[in-house]
Amino acid sequence: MQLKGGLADRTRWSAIGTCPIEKAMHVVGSRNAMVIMREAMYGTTRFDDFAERVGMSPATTSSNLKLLTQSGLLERRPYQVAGARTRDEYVLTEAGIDLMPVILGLFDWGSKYASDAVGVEFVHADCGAQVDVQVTCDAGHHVTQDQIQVRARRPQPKESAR
Amino acid sequence: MQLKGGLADRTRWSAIGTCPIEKAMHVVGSRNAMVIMREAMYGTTRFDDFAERVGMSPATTSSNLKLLTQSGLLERRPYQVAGARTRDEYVLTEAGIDLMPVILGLFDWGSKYASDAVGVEFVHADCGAQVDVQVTCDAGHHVTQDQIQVRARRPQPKESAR
DNA sequence: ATTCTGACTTTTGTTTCCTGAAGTCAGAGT
DNA sequence: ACTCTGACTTCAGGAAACAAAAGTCAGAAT
Repeated sequence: MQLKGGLADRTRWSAIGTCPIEKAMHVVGSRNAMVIMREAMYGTTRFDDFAERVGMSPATTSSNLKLLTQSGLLERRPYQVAGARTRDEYVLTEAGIDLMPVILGLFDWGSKYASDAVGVEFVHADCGAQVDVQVTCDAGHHVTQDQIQVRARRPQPKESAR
Repeated sequence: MQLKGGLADRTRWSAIGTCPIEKAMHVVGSRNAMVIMREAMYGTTRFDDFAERVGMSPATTSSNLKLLTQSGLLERRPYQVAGARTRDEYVLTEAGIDLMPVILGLFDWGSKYASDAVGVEFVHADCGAQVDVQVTCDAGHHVTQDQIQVRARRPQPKESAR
């Protein structure tokens, strides 16, 4: 990464408390929260299924689901199976689905550097090719770490066309 | 995501202890570790700079840097400034650089959902276009969350051509 | 040889996160 | 009305992560 313009001198600006990475990690930064999100991506929606499939105690499952719900990544939705009372299930919201690149990124990194013989793979339903995350620019180029410029962003107009 | 083949019935397989996401989160899953990695991406290499720029105590900085070094994301390298003793600085390894998609993914997500008025942006040095992470398949298609198939991977040949 | 400094490390105490076990509770079934 | 069950919640205790402050220590400077 290359720091540009007013940001070039790293001693003259701080990201503490404003960095979106910090904010994001505050929400999904516990080791278990991310695993619960993985499980939600796999399609799990019910409390006991979460607890069993991620291997956590009900207490931890409960508090993590609550935090993720409050943070808007999951949403409670009532359901009912025949002969049982109505319950809530936890389904991904748009914000939750938008965490996909992070989940996949962690999967890719973990497969490469922290795991042996991973048993699952992700492929594109349409074409069958392997799926992974890439850093690209809006012009479509593949971007490497050293090709990224960090710049000050000029304040966007409030709520108008973007 | 769609679970396919032998994985279709989620009650019949477990990812506990083998999931690369778990493994990855074990390493970079503390809230501060990821922030330190961000700082390393910005080009910070020295202990005190890390501590100051991420806003953590020396103790936490030390233990996180140690963990990240042991895990292979950072590497100690001796340096010397005029009139001072030799020191080690912490530089990104390939494994560290490969965490880029995760960092950027968290940045994108945090900017969209957990932050107001982010002050920095990332652009491609070559063309100036905005940089972000995308989920794509090897055939180049953009892949959405519901287009991903999860399949059992047949064991790869050990160390031969891949 | 001694001092001094900057780069860590250790210590101490607090907060956060976790587990296992026990408790609660809405409402379907009888 | 009463019981029963599955889905959580609460409680008690322990481990990990954190901050603040004090301590260590290699080697340049004198």
